[in-house]
Amino acid sequence: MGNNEFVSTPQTPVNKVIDGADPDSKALVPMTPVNVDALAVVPVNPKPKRNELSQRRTRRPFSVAEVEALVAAVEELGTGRWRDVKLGAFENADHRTYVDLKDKWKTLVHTASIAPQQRRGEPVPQELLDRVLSAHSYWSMHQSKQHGKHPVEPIKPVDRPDEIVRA
DNA sequence: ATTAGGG
DNA sequence: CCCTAAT
Repeated sequence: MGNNEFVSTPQTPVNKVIDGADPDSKALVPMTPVNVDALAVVPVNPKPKRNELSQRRTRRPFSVAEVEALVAAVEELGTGRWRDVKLGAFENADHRTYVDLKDKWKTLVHTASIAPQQRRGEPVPQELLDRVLSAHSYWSMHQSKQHGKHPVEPIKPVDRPDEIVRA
């Protein structure tokens, strides 16, 4: 959808310019010539920004099940296609936007890097945190070059993250 | 509309 | 979670 919506006002057939330089002008203040057409089209809906009035979304801690889905999705799609991760694993989770998923991955990588004692909320299974770090390092190297128009790539086995190295 | 990172 | 510069 286009975010640039405009509204056009009826064109002025005769007076295209309102000139204040009129000798017979009774204007108290000199008026600079102004082109009416320039004001004919004014942008409406500048940008539905979020002012300090709008309330921010209520917090919604990710469940372990959600983390599992997120990790699985990133393991095969990488960390540069949150749109696809959203569509592929959170299709019907209206409160989870692809930005939310991207943010969650960021916190997960951090969580996996700190001591269990400083983590908060329902503990995330170490097994998942291991996969997070594994996928994180994996996709750090295989920086997918161009984001060509892929129809949600058919998962290439060779591109999947390696299992945790534990001899 | 998405991506990518800092706030 | 939010904000937003770049794409």
